[in-house]
Parts: sequence; structure tokens; C-alpha cells
Amino acid sequence: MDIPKTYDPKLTEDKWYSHWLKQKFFKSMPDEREPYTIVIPPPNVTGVLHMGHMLNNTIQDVLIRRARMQGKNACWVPGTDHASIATEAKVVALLKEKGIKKTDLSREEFLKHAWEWKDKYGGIILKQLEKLGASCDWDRTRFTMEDNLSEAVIDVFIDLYNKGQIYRGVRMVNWDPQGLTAVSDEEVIHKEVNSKLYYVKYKIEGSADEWVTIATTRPETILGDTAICVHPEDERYKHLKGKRVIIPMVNRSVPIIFDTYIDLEFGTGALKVTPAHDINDYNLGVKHKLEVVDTIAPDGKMSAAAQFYIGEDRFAVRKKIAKDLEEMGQLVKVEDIKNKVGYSERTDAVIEPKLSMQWFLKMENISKPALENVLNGEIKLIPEKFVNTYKHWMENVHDWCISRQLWWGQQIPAWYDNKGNTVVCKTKEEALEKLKANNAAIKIEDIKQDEDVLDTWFSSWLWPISVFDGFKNPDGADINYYYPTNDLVTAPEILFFWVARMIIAGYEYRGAKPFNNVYLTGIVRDKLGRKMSKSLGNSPDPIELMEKYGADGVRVGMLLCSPAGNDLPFDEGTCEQGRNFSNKIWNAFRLMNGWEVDASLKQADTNRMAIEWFDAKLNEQLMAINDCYSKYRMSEALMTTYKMVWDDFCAWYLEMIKPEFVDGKSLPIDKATYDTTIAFFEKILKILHPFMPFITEEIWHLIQERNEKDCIIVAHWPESKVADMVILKDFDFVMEVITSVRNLRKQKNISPKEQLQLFEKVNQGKPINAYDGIISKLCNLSSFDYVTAKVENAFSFNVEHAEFYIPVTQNIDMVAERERLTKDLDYNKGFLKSVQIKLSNENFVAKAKPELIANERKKETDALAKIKAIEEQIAGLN
RNA sequence: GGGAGCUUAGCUCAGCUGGUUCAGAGCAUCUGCCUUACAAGCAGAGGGUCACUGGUUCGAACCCAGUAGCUCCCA
Repeated sequence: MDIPKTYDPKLTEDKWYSHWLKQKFFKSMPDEREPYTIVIPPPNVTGVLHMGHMLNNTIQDVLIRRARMQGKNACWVPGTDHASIATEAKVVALLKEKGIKKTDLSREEFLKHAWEWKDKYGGIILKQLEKLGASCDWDRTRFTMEDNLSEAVIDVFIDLYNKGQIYRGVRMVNWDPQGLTAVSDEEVIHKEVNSKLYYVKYKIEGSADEWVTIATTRPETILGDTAICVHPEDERYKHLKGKRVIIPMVNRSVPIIFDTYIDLEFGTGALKVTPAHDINDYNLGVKHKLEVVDTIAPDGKMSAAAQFYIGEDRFAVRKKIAKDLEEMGQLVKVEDIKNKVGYSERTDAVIEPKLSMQWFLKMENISKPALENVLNGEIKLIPEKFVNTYKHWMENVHDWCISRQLWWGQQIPAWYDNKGNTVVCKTKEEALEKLKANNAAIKIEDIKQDEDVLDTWFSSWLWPISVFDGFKNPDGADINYYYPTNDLVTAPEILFFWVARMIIAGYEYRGAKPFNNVYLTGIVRDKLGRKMSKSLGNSPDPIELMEKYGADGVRVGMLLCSPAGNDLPFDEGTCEQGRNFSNKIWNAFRLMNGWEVDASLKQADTNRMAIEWFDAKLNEQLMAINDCYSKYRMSEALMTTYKMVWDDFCAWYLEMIKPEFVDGKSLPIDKATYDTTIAFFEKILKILHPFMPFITEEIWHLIQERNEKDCIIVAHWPESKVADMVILKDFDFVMEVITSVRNLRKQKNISPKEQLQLFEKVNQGKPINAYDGIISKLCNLSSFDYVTAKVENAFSFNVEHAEFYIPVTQNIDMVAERERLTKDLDYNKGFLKSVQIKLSNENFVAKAKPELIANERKKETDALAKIKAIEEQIAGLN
């Protein structure tokens, strides 16, 4: 078999992915095995794969692949969400390009376009996940707006309405003037921006020339002012009690009210109150029964109620009104200021607080079990620090605004008659029956359905239940088997948007949690610490990355630097490291593959010892890896695996058993060693598989011809046995000897090809001589002997209780040697001193644990012995 | 303004119950090697006042208090 010396992922990835699909290895059906379930955080249908998805889905795939290998019935459910605002915006933009205005279309026509768009582009991201190797059960792919899932959403709305948990009311909402819809509090991003603070004076009614100066960042809302508010304790304004002021331009007379809400320090201490356009002003308005004048239209332009600047944009008006006020002599001054402004997460438009009629879900009672069961550990958040954040949010939870002024989504099942009656039910026919109760004369054509749709999260909060048809078929085989799911992997950004609400829905509709563990990944950032985003253009294209480094390489790269919950400053270098690792594994295989096996050859002792050692090492490391997995320390599990493969297996083990080269040709290897080595390698490949599915599958099949179903993806995760600690400890000594010899060669400029003699003088205990053959091989020794006296005219070093000597033909540089040994001596003396200080401390001896003291005493005697040995070596140099 | 968290090598991070030579890993850097698996490699080396200041303790990267800087969440 001729194998290229560089691994080429392009030749393997598509091949194995389609093989896995063909063999239905990702498929899961309920059976008698223990289930292991993950539901994907459904990516937005408008989305294309970004680095956040890469990280997130790599972790899910690692978890699901390992579970599958552990013999569990692994089920990873994929899907997408319909993303109301984002999708609608895309479709509107596309129609605009074609010269079609949304307002010219009927709802049905628009939805037809939207579905066309979804069918064409909505599956892109899932296809991209296949490149990554995602082993989702694609037969289970769901979409939040497909019929069954939509029906669940509507049923839940009706159910919650009937339970009195949903209500309709006028409330101040976050209005997105670009998307022309309300968005929830969680969809508003507050950014600090440079603004101006305008000081404007209002004339006191009935006075000749008496004024009150207010400060505002939004002078365009002056036209909607319905009061001025000052602090009741503010000496500057006490005399204004009972007075009124005149609003500039509109000349409206409004009261001066007093409230402790006012910050005395900010601006002039006098606040203009615009209940229609500021949430705090709105609350003041409710409290003081103020008039509400809504001066800004839904599209962000001034409305007729403003009287001036009608039809002009709010930001243009801000500049204009400042100028006009200045001309009127009522603009006192303008200051620069930094303040926080809310932006729409979806459209990036500045949010306009706006009063409107919306549907709300009461959160207070329904969220209780969701808080309780996270606090008591029934549901674990990983890392745990997020419990604090979660608790804080859940204890201060606001009612959830669930209506959106859009067409793309589930239309709210509320029906209105011509007399102001409202009913909530599934169909117009049902509505007719219900409405008849109060309106006997009603006809079906008099009934109108609510125009709005439900928030997308009102679909996705049902995801872990609805993907298993848990609403339609609450006692179905799927929901009973797969629910609660095991792990959820998602970003901390949507802990409240989504995770908390899924937990709420889980308890409300299944009486049980939706998942056991929530693994919160970090946010992928660029080198400057900025979040990766399309608008910044600072994100590499994941598909290109995979083409450059291979899917396995990128998976390793993503995981190497991503501890749970910590942000991940992405560096392409780690993908390169991942690619190099692929190549290392590939070449390890090439080495073994090139060996000629001689069945008649007896196994050498060195090989037997090497095998014993690596067996112990593998067990030790596997135990550590399993432990990392159990704690969701993914990057640590990977790093442990990486070192076990690269250092322990390749750098040490293979070097130990590698047959020698004689006359330009490798000697054959004995069969026992070969077979065991291949068995080790297969174990290693299995451990690597969740991280690097493609290369491991490829090599698995190169090792030997296998049945089409005999794939590593379904191979059994290796059993971990207790490692032989004695061997491991002995070998640490051996490694140190070998490293010391190599180090000496390097320092003395002795070529690795020049054979050396090595002598060992054991000062204490028995020599560990089982590994002498290995030392000889890896150090390229001509001889290795034990002596009882020190060797003259030789370089020396110490390892534990033994002195080692390498005689040399060349002259020893006495000065350099003395310097080196003196340095070693100083270190050991310093160490001894620190131990002795500890031991002479009465408090330490009295209070520390006995085994600790015994250990310190041992360190003391060891150090003394070592110092003595070094001193003798120095003396011997003369 | 309220809350949470972070600060350890040039970079990214481990460091669990305070106690072993505990100051670590990977990457990067430096030195020497194209040694028949791999230069995407091999062998070796150098890097740190554990943010700062105090305290508790026989003993502190770890516990406590304060200070500085950074990040996130909420208003």
C-alpha cells in the first residue's frame, strides 16, 4: 500500500460522511438502550454557518459521537427556526430588488414569497453542518414553522390564554421603526454613544419673564411633553409648586410635578416628561395621571400629533428643533455627553419606546419551577457561574411581550368582532360560535383575526418537546423515550431568550425539565476581542477554513482554546495545529503500515517492557480523559488526548519498539509486538474519533479490510482499567535518564549518531534495570553498565538516587563542568534549606499532618544524599 | 446606578480540599538537526514579583479586606 506522506482531508471527508449516512449510523429510534439526546439550538433559517455555530456544533458532535460509542442510543435532532424579523427583513429586501413593495401584497401573497425564500435558502446552514461532520439524525430535521410545530405553538397560546396567563394590553414596548415591530427587552442592545445634552428653557405660565430650564438628549420629543418634573426636596424649584409651564412651539400648558424619581445631580434637576416616548416618563405619567401625546409615528417620523415637522424623521427633527429653539432664544446651551442608546438586535435601528397594544405572557408564576430547579441543581448550568446570572434574571423577570407586527410567523389565534369583543381559539368557525354569546347577530365575515404573529422564541421555547411531537402525541414513544434530553449546548447570550423559557415550558407542559445539563460555550471573538459578526467582516469563512485545514483540523482548533463559558479569541493558528495533529496521526500509521512482520521472531524484552509501560500509560490517560468529559472539560479532554498520542505514543512508545535500520532497510518486527501495537493504535483512534471523526474512520479502514458496517463511528469506547502505577513511576525515572543523556549530547555537541558508553552508580535501593535495553536504544549507547565507584574522566549527572557517567575521549572542559555541577549543587542546597526551615518550625511540626512531615523528612535525606554525590563529582574533576 | 465575573509565561489558558520540586500545559520564541513515519517533523533550552496593598495561617496563586484595570448582565 502506497500512502502519501501528507494527509489529505479532501479525499476522505465526503466519502466517509456519505458512507455514514448510507449506513444510517446517525439514525435513532427508541429501543431498550439508554438514550442520549441532544436537540440542536435551531439556527436561524437566514443564517449561514459562522464561527459560533462551528464551536457549538463541534461540541455537540463530540458529545453525541462519544455517547454513541459508549453504546447509548444517541439521538441528535437538527432543525432551524423561522426567525420572524430577520427572515421577513430578508424577504422584504429581496422583493424590493424586484420592485415589489410589501404593502402592495396581501398577507397570503407575501407568505408565498417567504416560503419560496425559505425553501431555497433555508437549508444552507444544515448542509454546511454536514461538512463539519455533524452526526445529526437528519430524518428528524424540524422547522419551527412546519405544520406540527406551528400547531403546538397555537395550542400553547390558547392554553395559556385560557389559564389566564396571557393578556393583551397597552404597554410601552421597544419599537423597531425599521422592522416596524415591537421587540422584546432581550432583543435590545444598549450601546454607549456620543450624544448631546440640550438645555432648553420653558416659560412659566402667567409670568412675565420666568423660566425653567430642562436638559434632554431628545429635543424632538419636546412636542410630546405633558409635564415638567422636579425633586420635591430641590430648593431651586420649591417655589414652582402648583405652577404650570408652556411647552415651546406647541404652546401647550402643562403641570410641574414633584417626584423623588428625579436625579438632583443630572442636568438642571428638572426633567421634561414625555409619557409616550420614554419608559420612565411613561411610569411617571401613569403615577401622576398625565396626558399622553404620541408624536412619533411607527416609521420613526413625526406624526400629526406633533403639529410641527410632520412626516420628517426623528433624527432630522432633532437637529432642526435645536436650531429653531435657538432662534426663539429658548436653547440655553448644548453639552457633549455619553449615554446608552438601545438598538434593535435584528435591524440595528435605534429603538423607539412606543405605546402600543401587545400580547403578553405573565412570567411571575409560570417561571417559578424554572428558577427552583436550577438553584437546586436538578438542571446544571456549566460553568456554574451562570447560575448567579440566571437567578438574578428569573427573580426580576418581566412579562414577556410575545406579539410581533409581522406576517412571517404563527398568526395569533385571537378573533375580534365588529363590537370590540375578543375570543381566543383555533379557527374562525369556533370564533363565530364563541362570539355569538355576546353578539348574536354576528356573521362570519364580521370576524377579523389578529394581524400580528408570535415572537419566534414563542416557538423555540417548545423545541425540546415539539421536535418529539410531545404536544400532538403527549404519550408517544419518542417523547417518552427521549425526553428529558441530556445535554443542551448553547451560547450564554441566549440563556434568557431561550434556555430559561424552554425550562419554563418543560415544567408547564411535561412537568419535567427539558434537559439535565446546559453547557454554555464562549463567544467567538477576533484577536481584538470583538465579537465576530458579519457586519464587522471579522469572521473567517468556516467553509474555507475547513478546506484549508480539514474539518478535523478545524474541530481540533476550535476546541483547543475553548474552556466552557469563556470567550474564545479565535486564532487560525490553532486550526493549523489541528491540521498538523492530523498529519502526525497519519504518519504514525504510515510507520506501522510499512513494517514487515516476522511471525517467527521472538519478542524482545525491550518491546515487552515498552508494551507494559504504554498499556499503563494509556489506562492512566483514558481515565483522565473520561474524567474531563464527566466534568464537561472538553478542551482539557482534547489536550490530554493530544499529548497521549503525540508524546506518549509517537515520541516514546513508537521510538522504543521501532525496528532498527540496517543496510538501508528496516528489520522486521515480531508479530506479538506488532499486533499489540495495532491494538493500541485502534484504541487511540477510538479515543480520537469524537474529536476527529474523518481521519480516524479513514485509518480504521486502512488498517485492515473491514465489513461496511464495521466502522469506528460505531466502535466501542475503550474500557478503562486501573493503571499500573509502579511501572509509570519507574518509567518517569527512565525518561529522565534518557532526557539527561540527550541534553548532555546537545550541550557537548556530541552527534546523535556517535555511540556512547553509560555507567550507572546506584546509591540507594535497587537499580531499576528492566528498562536498560530501552535506555540503550533511545540514547544510542554502545554499552550500559552498573558500577560501584565513580567513573573518572567522564561527564556525569544525577537522577534520583543514581549517578550516571559518560566517559569521553575528548578533553573535558573542567571549568564548564564545574560550573554546571556547581549550579546543580546550589539549587539542591537551596532546596534543602527550604525543607529544613520548614522542619525546624515548631508550629509546622506540631500542626501539619504526619504524612506531610514524613514526606518533608524524606525530601531532606534525599537532598542530603544528592548534595553529597554532587560534591564528590566536583571533587573528582580535579 | 444595581449585580456577576475576571487579572497566572509573549499569546490562550489549567491549577480541584491552602501542603510533594507548585509555579504548569499548548502555542509562539531560541539553539542544533533534511537521523528512511512525519520540516505540517525530531532533539533540547530559555520565559512568570501568580494585578497591587494589607490580613488570616506553621504554611497562600488558592481564604478574607481594600485598591487598580478589564469583561459581561440588568436598569
